[in-house]
Amino acid sequence: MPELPEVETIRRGLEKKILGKRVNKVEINTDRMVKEPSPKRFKEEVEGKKFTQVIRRGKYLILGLSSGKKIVVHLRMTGQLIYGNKDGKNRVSFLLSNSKYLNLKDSRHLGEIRLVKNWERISSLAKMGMEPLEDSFTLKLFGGMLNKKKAKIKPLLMNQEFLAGVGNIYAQEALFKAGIHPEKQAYRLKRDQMKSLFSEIKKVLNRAIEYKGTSLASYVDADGRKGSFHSRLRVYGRGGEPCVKCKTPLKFIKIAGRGTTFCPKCQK
DNA sequence: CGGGGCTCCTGTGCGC
DNA sequence: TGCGCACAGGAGCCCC
Repeated sequence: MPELPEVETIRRGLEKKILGKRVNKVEINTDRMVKEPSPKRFKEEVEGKKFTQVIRRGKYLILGLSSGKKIVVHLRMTGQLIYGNKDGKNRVSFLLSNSKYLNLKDSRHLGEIRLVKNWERISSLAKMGMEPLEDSFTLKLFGGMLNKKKAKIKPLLMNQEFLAGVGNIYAQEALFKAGIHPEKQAYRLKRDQMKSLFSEIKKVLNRAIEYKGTSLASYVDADGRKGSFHSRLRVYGRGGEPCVKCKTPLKFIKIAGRGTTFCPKCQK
């Protein structure tokens, strides 16, 4: 479900709502989503602590607690983290000191939640690539990264060890904007294509954050509201429709098992 | 190293 | 209308 812009939108919402609030009670209804420690210890160690920070790294949310430990959440495909009232379908819910709830929902329960001392040591986070919206992510670095890779550009962009937070929607959108074929091998990109892709990645992610994310099926922000970037999508979910630039029907193919839509004329 | 296939799950939408 | 199948925004694993 959520990629960087959706997770960032949730982060911003949560920061306003839960910072400084204490967790009075934790209720765990789906044990398997709590990866560490045991559900029992998770509950014991979180109850009574205050939320002190809300960080995003890639598609992960990291909720700092007054004990120094962090709750680390990955929403995967259908996870939602919503601040509000109690309702029946929560995998995990936190009753806060103001009598509101922070509810983790997830119809497919592929999501993960854990309590750790050092989030940087979780292996997927330890290996995670650069944050595309940070100033430290430069064209020079990006070019160097691309030149080392023979992989197809689209799955490469989605590889979290290569770049943090880009998923199936925004990889396709950025490649369309940059006019690059999703199966092009990374090291074969021309200098100007690298430059264009670099700026389109930043642009599409920033724009999607402005629109509070893309809501296709289940994504909602921390207040349970849908994002509106859906209307701005140019290729994702538009297979067969005319390209907005040249009217050629958009093509839908599978690359590394993931659905991919692109314009066969505009993207080379 | 790259990539294909499978897995974890449930919900939805499509074609017959 | 009903049924079965393909597919879904993610990502780890095994295998070649």
